[in-house]
Amino acid sequence: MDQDKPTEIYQAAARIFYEKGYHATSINEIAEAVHLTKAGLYYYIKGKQDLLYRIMDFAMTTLETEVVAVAAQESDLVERLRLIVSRHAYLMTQGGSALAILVNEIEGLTESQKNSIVDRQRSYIRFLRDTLGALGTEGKLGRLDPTSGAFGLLGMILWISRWFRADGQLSAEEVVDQVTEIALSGVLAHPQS
Amino acid sequence: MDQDKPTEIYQAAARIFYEKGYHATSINEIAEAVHLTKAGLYYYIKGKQDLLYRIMDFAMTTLETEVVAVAAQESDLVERLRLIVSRHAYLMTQGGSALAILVNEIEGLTESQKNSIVDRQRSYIRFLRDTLGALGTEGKLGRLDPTSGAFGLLGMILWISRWFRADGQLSAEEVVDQVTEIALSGVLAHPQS
DNA sequence: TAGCTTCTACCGGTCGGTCGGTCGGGGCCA
DNA sequence: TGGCCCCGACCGACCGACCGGTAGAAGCTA
Repeated sequence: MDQDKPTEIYQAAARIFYEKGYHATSINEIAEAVHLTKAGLYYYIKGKQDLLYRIMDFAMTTLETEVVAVAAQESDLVERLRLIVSRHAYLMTQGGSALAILVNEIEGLTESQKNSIVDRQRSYIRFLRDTLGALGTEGKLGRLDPTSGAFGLLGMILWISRWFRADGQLSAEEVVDQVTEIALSGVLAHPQS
Repeated sequence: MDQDKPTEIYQAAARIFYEKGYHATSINEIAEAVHLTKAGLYYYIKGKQDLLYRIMDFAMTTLETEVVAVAAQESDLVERLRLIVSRHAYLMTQGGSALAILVNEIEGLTESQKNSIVDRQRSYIRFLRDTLGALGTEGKLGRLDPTSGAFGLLGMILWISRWFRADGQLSAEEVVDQVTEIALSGVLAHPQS
């Protein structure tokens, strides 16, 4: 019934880090959330910073396996782009606090942890930009610069976790569809223009 | 030559808050940045939280006067939307740390300060959504929900300050133009679809 | 001298993290 | 079966460092 304690700790920490921010969250709060004292919590974790890194590592792995690995198998470039946007957007609607933390708390890491995460983020962004670049050489991009396009789409996607509420008027599927449509018709060349 | 000390303090604080985050920034760091000791700094400011609030207040005022007030005078809705996106995007490229802080450090405020800022943010986003809504009744929006559209565009715009570098390959004008184009063709109905 | 500006020194409080120790259940042996 | 002990899981108490903020006096300028 219960999951194991480490998993419970990581999920609770991710949620609280997301709600209050990494620096504004004390180790004590995390301990209380998992019904431990601070010292008890330290039986499981190595430190606050390590906790943050593990959460970000998990989030990047999720992105790499759930978005990149899947989209890379699609050879049609338009469909590949649609997969990237819709799958990443879907993850953002599913309360993945870890994914949201990726964006805001990078500075909380040590230099080497930061380098490791940033490298993987750059690789992700490169995948997106290359997909747009390849679409460009197929003439399907209009007068669009792949870099601006990639960051533009990424901004739309990442922002979802800030405004989407599961109990709101729009369902997760609706939001994902809407964002995907804006993204695709935003960057793809139009039949006549 | 120098501006007055309070202005220097606000600008330095905004820059450091943006770079390191509000909670990770100590009063001492801000003091050193303006060549004062901590106590010397307190001659000018009321406290760390008040400093944050004044920065956010300034940022919201900038948004209201430089974006909303200008765009509201344009009666053509497509042009109005173009003005909102391009003017807001332009502000994001101009190193306005204050604008960027608006997004991430809301939780650092007291409850009443937070309410004040959030109300104005809601008003801004309502302006954007209403513009999209009016475009919708003119049949120029395709099958797009104004709320998703507004947040989608906002995400693209706010994200700019995270990736745009003034010394990079793309100029501020190019980025603004690109983002504006993606935004407009993303939400407006296409000639044939 | 008057008063604006800035300093040194210090406060109470909270932080991340550590240390020695406790407790209960499962394995082991007679 | 009964008694023993070991060890994983957890805790109370504490540490040094640093935080935001303050008091009061010194320096500078007019």
